[in-house]
Amino acid sequence: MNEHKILVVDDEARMRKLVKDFLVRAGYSVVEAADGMEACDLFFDTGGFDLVITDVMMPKLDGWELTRQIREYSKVPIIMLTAKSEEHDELNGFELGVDEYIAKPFSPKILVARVEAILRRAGGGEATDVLEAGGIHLDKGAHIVQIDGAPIDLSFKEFELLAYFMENAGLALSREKILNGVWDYDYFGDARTVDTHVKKLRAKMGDKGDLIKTIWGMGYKFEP
Amino acid sequence: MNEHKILVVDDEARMRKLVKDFLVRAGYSVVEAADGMEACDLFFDTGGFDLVITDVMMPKLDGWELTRQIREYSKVPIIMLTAKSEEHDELNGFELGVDEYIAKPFSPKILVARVEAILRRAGGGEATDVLEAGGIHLDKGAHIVQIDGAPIDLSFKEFELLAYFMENAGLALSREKILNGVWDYDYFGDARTVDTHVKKLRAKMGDKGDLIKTIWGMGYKFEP
DNA sequence: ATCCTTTTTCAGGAAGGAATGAAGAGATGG
DNA sequence: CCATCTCTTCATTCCTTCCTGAAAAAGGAT
Repeated sequence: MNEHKILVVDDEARMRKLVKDFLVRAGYSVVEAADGMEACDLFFDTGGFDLVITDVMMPKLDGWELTRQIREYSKVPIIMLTAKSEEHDELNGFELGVDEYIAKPFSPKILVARVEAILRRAGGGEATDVLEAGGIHLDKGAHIVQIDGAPIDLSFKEFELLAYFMENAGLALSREKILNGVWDYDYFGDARTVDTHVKKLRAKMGDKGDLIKTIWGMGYKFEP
Repeated sequence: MNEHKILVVDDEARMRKLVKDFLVRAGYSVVEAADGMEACDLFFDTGGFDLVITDVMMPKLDGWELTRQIREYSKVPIIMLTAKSEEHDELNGFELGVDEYIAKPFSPKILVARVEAILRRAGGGEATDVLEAGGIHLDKGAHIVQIDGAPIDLSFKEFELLAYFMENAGLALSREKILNGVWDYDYFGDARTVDTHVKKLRAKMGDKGDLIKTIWGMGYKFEP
């Protein structure tokens, strides 16, 4: 069974504890955040969350805004907790990309059932979009990369390229293969473009750049 | 190369062609069906499909119903293509046994990636090009050579040459044959070039260099 | 068997070329 | 406008190839 990691966001400590208790009891790993700002930081710095459960009303950054921020980069499922009076905002939320609503007060059974349904749907049981190798942590869902815990900024192509390398760790990849794997199917440009991106990627990876090996006369290989 | 057979079901010919093109380009064998009924017939009469990709909205028999029919008898992976507006039906589909969703419009990259992921998951092992003989371990995929567990660095040609030797272990190989097997077909240089590479290869192989025997007046032979 | 000649292979090195890395200028798209 | 992507150019590194001379193997003659 996958130990799914869930981020619970609420300004009321009592409510957080309640939700956390239910989820932990159901076998999930839970991290708490007291407001949207903290949640945002945790989400993008720590990464690896399979689900976010957030309250609507919060200081600093409310649930809507948090959803918006997360959706900029990630497709992680989001469950929103609403008080009865806020129900009419649901439509608003679905447009923003909220996956599910749970009205307060809720029963623990409902909460866990919804969480399980969503995780089953999203993950299909496995294939958590998190790749981990050689001290590099790549979260495809959240679109973040960490090296030894420190997040690094990658451009879109760089991210895709690194993901491709990590998915094919240990395999020798020709430039053609890489082009087919990372670039659009109708790209018929210069294979040397791969070189450029590898160079930039290596630079941003610091020491770990050495993990991308050059295979002379052949291509590249990621070797953790 | 695994020639997986995929059934693509969609009522729009344009979409079918698009999907087919991507998959064929990725090395798959594709059969098309214009609606659920036709797909059903093909699936159960022809058989042998490794994966089904189907649209949701179709005349006669839609994607859900097709899934239900197939699931009566088969566990073949099913990928469903959905328009944005149908997204909320996903839960429904997972219960029916759909393995994956891809929202239209999608990028070919996504499509092929999902297909590969699913086939990898389902089919399990693929043929790894690993040669093993006389304490020498040669992995064509990873482009790695190990002698008694210790990795050694070979240049491109050296690697190809050793692979050729190992694939033809025990056979006497003339220089001509080796040139044809390892060098480009349009190479018309000196056959003595083989000697040089054998020399370097032997040097890098240490003791094991003796496994490449000289056949005087004829050529070489790899004898583990 | 030993020696010599011829032929073939081996060893080292030099020349040339090909592949890669670095840096930067257009192009492109949000 | 800025970040990103792509392509070009130049410099560098590394590999391939070929050349020379030496060593080894085969065969014949003494």
